[in-house]
Amino acid sequence: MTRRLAVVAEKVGVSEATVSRVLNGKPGVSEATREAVLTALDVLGYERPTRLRGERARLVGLVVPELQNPIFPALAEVIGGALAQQGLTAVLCTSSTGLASEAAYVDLLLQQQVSGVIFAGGQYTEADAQHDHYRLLLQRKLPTVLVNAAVEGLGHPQVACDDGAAVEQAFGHLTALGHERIGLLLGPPDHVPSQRKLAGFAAASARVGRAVDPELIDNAMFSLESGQASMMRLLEHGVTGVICASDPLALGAIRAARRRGLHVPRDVSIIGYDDSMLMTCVDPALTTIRQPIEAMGKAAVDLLVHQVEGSKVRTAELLYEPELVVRSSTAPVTVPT
Amino acid sequence: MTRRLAVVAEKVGVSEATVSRVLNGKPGVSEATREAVLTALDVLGYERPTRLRGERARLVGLVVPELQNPIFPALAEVIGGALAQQGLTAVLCTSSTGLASEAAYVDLLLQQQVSGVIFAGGQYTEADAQHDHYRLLLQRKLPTVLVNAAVEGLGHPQVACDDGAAVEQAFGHLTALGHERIGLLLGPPDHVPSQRKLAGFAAASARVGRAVDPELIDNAMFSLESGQASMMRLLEHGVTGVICASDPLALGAIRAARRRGLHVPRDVSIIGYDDSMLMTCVDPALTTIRQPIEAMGKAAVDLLVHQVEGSKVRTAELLYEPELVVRSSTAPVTVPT
DNA sequence: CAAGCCGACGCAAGTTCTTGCGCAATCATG
DNA sequence: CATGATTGCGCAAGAACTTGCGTCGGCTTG
Repeated sequence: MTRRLAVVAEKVGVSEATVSRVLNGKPGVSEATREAVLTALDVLGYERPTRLRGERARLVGLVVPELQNPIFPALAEVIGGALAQQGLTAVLCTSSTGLASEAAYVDLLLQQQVSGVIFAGGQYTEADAQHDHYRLLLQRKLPTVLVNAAVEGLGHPQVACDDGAAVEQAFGHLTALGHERIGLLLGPPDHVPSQRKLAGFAAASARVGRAVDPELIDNAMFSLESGQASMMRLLEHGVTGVICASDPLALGAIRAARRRGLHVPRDVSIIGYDDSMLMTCVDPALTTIRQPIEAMGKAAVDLLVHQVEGSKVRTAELLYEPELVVRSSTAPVTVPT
Repeated sequence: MTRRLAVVAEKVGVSEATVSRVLNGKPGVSEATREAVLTALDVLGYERPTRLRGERARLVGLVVPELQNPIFPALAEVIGGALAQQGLTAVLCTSSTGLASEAAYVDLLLQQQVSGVIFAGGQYTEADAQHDHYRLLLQRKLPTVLVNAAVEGLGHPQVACDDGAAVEQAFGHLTALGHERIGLLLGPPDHVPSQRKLAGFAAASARVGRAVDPELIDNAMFSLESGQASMMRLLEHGVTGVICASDPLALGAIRAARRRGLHVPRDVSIIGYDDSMLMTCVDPALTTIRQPIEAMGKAAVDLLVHQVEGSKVRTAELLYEPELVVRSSTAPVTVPT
């Protein structure tokens, strides 16, 4: 073997004991000596133990499923900024890109000794997906925060937008405009935020004394194209207004309506979800439900920082109130002529 | 102390010797046992020695300036995917967010022992910015690739889109539509891609025997709002067509035109740059110049992988050909009535 | 100036990790 | 079925690392 300690000790002119103390961050070594030892380490090409790098750049993993849906870059930017203010640095991991799975990223982040992990949408929102890596994080006591509705029993603090209330608002808006056949375009069936939206939809329907017609509910994936396909089906069932679970889905819905020769909002009203970037620029400007991502992002970072600093935080979900932003993709229902 | 070996050995049911061999990558251990030991190590929360991470999770830093402009998430997604196919994992760093500067990220990435760094827009595109950290990477011989036009003399391989040719195409398109007062809405004056666009603009102007009127050129920052402000000035000088250096700038320009009561494209034609996501959905669908980001991203990853594998790569710039995508934000110039 | 204190460090015992060697199990072969 | 090769692993010696304790020198204090 190489007898690192011995070599370094000789180079610096101290005992092995002193080198050992430096390498382990133990007290009882003068700052000058510590410097000298570390320098010698670098010069001799040895790797410093991770501990000595740790404090310098406190990393936080930020796991998002994709970057196609503009809500994720937006959230990433808010969270990244908030972390930076706390002296933390975000490492953004896109889990559904290519081959790297969420679990693989968690492994990676653990290896990189991150101070914590923030998930913004991911497998914890899907009931049927793997959740083992969330338990691993719990075991390791690594600070973790989940943004957006999660399956139950994961034991991590959560920040989410009140999906149910959001859909109720949207439903109310469409009802006020005279719509009666209101469709709901959701994500996958096991997607918790979608389930909550469905619950909100059912509640709102009940309130106006209407039963939920399952033909007016459709599940899609998360892409615009998938939204377009689902919307085609909804249109066949005569919807005049549709609430979508994301902005890309809403844009897909608009496209589907147009393919069918329908005008938005004259023939069909469409409501998005998230109020992501540029939704004022699309045609027609999208009526959508704004998640307070600024506040949510900051709250997530707060929750994380508290954990990093050692306080226990409640794992109860922090629910944020959404806000309906009315633009031009919704209009009063037209009387069939 | 904790007697890691002993604890792990007991947990797995092997001797300390075997655990030691696993931890040091020594032969003489079956693959199954090796797996078991590593798993136990993770479960018990011990850190794997760097050697064992090296191969498994080869990290590549991916530095982008922001996530607001959709081109960057898009590029990040392409590059991330291409890296994943090579068994590399992207760590996305957003440099202009909050306090973490590009140099700080480079430090960080060096400490994290990344295999390489890909920059996608950043300080190397700005002549007046700090470039020391690029030299540091060169010194350390860390594989590095720059995407997009860079200042000269950095010594790293580069992949870029032919900004000059792009503007010439756009200029040709507007000219063919009868526009004569064509404006150019650029990024900051020291921004190399913008300088190249200006050069292309000048060349195209010369070709049709027109001098460049400096009043028709304006510099903005990178945001939509900034584009809107600059466009206001351009409109005062009577432009009927404007070529913008990014899609957000173009959307800002559209907004400015509307504020002025002008219709796009009837009164003003506007051309964007990048063809980012959703540009088919905006109003009017944006005529824009598509960068082949798929090809560019893959090329960047190729260049990086070659370096990682030890081959020398040419530092000459790989220039990609852009493609004009004509949609609805450009139209023949209207004869003043 | 003696006395006391304290930080920095080395000594060496103690602990933990590494590795040469050999045994046992498995497998291919004559 | 015996034989030898090969592989996986434990044993235990010893190498490498850690740490309690004591020493030394400098500094403060009475």
